[in-house]
Amino acid sequence: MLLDQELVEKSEQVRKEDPRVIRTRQLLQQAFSELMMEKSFQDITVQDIAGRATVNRVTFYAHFQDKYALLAHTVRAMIRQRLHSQLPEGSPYNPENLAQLILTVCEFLDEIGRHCPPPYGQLEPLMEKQVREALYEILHGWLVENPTVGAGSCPTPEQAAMVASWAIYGAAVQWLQQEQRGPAGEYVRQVLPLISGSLQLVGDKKGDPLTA
Amino acid sequence: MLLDQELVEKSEQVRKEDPRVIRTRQLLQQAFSELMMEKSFQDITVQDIAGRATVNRVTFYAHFQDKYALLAHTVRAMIRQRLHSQLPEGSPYNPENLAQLILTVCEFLDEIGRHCPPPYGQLEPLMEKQVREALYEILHGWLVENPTVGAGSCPTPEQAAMVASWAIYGAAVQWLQQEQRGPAGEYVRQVLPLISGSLQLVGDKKGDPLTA
DNA sequence: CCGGTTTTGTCGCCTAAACGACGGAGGTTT
DNA sequence: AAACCTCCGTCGTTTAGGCGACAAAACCGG
Repeated sequence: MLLDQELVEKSEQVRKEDPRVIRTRQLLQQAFSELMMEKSFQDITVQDIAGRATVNRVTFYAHFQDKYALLAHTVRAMIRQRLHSQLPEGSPYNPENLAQLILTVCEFLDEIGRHCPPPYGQLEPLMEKQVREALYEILHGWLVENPTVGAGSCPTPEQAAMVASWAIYGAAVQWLQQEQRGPAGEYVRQVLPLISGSLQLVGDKKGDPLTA
Repeated sequence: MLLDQELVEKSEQVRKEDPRVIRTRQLLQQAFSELMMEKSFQDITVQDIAGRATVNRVTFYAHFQDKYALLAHTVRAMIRQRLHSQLPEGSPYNPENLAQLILTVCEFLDEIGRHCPPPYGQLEPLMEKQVREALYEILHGWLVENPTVGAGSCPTPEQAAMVASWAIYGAAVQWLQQEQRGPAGEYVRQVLPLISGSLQLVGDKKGDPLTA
């Protein structure tokens, strides 16, 4: 009822994105991931993507530098969505959640390998970067939440999150490379201590139930 | 190679629809049919539809008079799509295809009844009209294809198609109203002669294998 | 009955997307 | 080589869609 909001904060820097932009990006992303299950990346043209997305080819370039940029964006969105759907909003750091994190990465990479026809060419590094950065976001979130004691020689949350994100990705790659791999869940339990070690050095030295 | 197409027939009356228009209509239609499975028609607001379709409310009015018009358009599109997917492109008139036609209508109406929460209020007449007209299109197509002999007292294809379209819809309603109805396929076989009668009077009096 | 709320249509201004066109960079075929 | 594809990336113009705002209607509880 109070109509006092005449002061429109319209030029608020970010200005709230146009819904068309959001929809278009979503359509491009969706079209691209569909195509990635049908053709190899090199065989996908910008026109293919735009056409499938019911979007003009020029519009594609308004959103992404090229198809590599779209690949990065798509992978990032997918892994982010999976991680956040597995780990309930604002879930804290504990061994189970960490295990779930690793498991999710394993399953994600596995699915990509099973659904997307090779050759991948130079794509792995690109996708890898997205996954690692998404991991870093979550790990870092966990670490700064923790009441850090911050002794002089303690690693910073940034350092720990960085190391752990690489470690987790490495673990997933190792699992994928195994000739005949067992269930991912089992594997995760094996390597979990290797990774949780690099996190527990940060903060919480006393009374942590996890180390007990 | 031949670049002689400098004469752009751009102002060709219809001018080929803008892809945005097609997409927007599709989105609205999709959003609407989703909502129809969740709420009763009266409880659906234009904002609901537009929001679900990721489209502005004003844009809705650029395409449809009101939600009743969208209902009509959606029903029409759905029944058309079903009919054409069941009857392979350009299939001719014969008893089997006619039976398939009736069957499709029965199943379609049945699905609507099972998926869309009542009350329907004044909606049936609206939907009915769309279904009948779609039927008429197909029936009329069949009849004008046939090599018509066209005796003086013979009904015209228009007359026959009109009568048959009403008859088919009536048959479907009758099936739906039955307290405990058997399989639609069986029912269709029972009423088929009632309907095919009104079609065979048009044209093809000699040598028609169907009447033999 | 009457205020308050929600929904409905409609307006004008601005922005994202569609389009045709272009030149240029590979890659085939002849 | 030259002719010919296809795909790329970018330009200027036109158009559909997003948005705030508005009055009129429909709705609703007091």
